Amino acid sequence: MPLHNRDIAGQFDEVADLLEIQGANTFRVRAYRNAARTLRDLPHSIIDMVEAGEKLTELPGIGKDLASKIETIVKTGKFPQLDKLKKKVPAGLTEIKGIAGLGPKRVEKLYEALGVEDLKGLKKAAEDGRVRELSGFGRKTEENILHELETRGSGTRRSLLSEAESRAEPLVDYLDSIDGVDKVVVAGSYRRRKETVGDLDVLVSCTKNSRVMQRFIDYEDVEEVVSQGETRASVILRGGLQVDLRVVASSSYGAALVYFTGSKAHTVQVRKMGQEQGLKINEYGVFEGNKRVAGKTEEGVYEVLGLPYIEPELREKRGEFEAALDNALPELVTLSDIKGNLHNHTKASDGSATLREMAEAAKAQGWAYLAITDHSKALRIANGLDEERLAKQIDEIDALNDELSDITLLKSIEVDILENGSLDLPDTILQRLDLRVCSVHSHFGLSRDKQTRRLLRAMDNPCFNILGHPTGRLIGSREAYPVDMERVIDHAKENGCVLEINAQPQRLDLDDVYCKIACEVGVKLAISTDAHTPHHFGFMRYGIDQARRGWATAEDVVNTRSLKGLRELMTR
DNA sequence: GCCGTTTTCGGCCCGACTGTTTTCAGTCG
Repeated sequence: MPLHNRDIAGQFDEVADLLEIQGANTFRVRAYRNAARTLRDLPHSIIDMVEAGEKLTELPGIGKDLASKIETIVKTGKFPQLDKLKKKVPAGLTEIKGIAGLGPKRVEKLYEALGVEDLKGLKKAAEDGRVRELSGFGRKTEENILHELETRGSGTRRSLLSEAESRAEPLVDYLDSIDGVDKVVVAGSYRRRKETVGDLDVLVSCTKNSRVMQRFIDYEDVEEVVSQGETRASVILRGGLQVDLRVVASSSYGAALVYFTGSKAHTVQVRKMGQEQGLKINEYGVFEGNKRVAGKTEEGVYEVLGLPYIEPELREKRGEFEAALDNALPELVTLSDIKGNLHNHTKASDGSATLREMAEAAKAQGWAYLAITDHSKALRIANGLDEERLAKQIDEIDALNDELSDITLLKSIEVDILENGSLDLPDTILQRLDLRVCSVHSHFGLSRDKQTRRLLRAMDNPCFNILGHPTGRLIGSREAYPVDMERVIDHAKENGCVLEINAQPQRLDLDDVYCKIACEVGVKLAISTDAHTPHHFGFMRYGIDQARRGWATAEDVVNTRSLKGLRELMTR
């Protein structure tokens, strides 16, 4: 029985693939994919909705038919339609469809003509030279299939945004230096600041047809050229990251930027709105008949649609059009709004710098305050502080603050939330601190109900200020622990607690979706670097990115406040 | 299969590149 929205979404995607291979109506196929996306984006459990008897048809892309299918899946754990489809065609065909260059038509042909049912069969057929005999296929296609089968797995992983940045920045500098190049920007999910990036979509505008395409192919990190044309090319960089380059004239720059920034769902909506007004929108501009009415700037494209500029981080079709039409888009928080950092470690636990080094580095960032939040004693592996050591650190910070100018160290702790929801240190010492970050570092495997009650109980303690890395996830390596985050958010609201956006690139926890809910409910956020060395202060901008994707304004974030304002928010 | 200031039918985003063709289908983003 599926437990998560994404399980049901996965089944819908599978139905879409199988229908497509059978040559079903493409719009019907799209309907399943749209519904799958809706389910993945949904911040709460679809199962809860079904059990509460809520109307699923109010969700975008879910009509009467799909609503009843979801109900069947939730109530019986079975999806008869999918089972039926699998009887008609082998389920292994969906993995063949995952091979680059093989879409529904070719997969169907491979199956019908050669009896290829899975990757193994495909490999055999290609090695035997039977693929090239099929009409519509050829020697080259067969070679590509074999190449794909061999190199699979290496380049399919999504990269952390921070990793992608380290590849993108030198490439942008390189392209920027080419004669005739006007602007270079990395669009796609990178520009939307998504936490992971599948590939890099680089957009270049140039005045005249420069030699940018050839120079791109010549870039020293290019390992393989996948495709190359006049205005588009795809390459694989060493390490496996794919880069797609698109070259447009400066007059089309804005339209191309909207188009290549995406998300796909966002740009589809942009074009739809254009169509409703009798306009054709593509990457070259906005056209009324043959006349270009916009396209040089992004602002211009949105303007002809009667919309204000929409920030890239909001372009996920998660309500940005409705908000834009209402003139209710949020004024997103920026890095320069940040006045301090509320989660940081020193040598006292598992950090590598002293109090003074951390303070000086924070001052250099232009921050007014820095909370020192070493671990508490339960986290023995990190040399967590007991009552006595914390008392000593309190005295050290008091002494240091007397010496320091333009920066204030805040006495704090990252105190463990124990299995039963109590905090790892007695209230008597916690009360002597300026604020407390409370985190889960153990017992990730509790049931959803127990985990939720653990967090709620912790928040009942008046010493509780900030919930550190609220779901415990590590992107790509550890799932969030099961917890009813909506209840946690509501409880935080009732108790004046703050939720952290942990800015470590592999955490970014809260994620964008919960961040948006927190802001809607009126729960405040703390964007913190969880620094273990001063070098980690640079992570702040990733936290900002995530907050912006979650529609957060400066008002929503506690560490945009002055020290005085912050202290007020940390008093319950 | 969804959706509706042109509502219960008839629409549903749009263009580039490749490999196969000999004018284009298939795939991709």
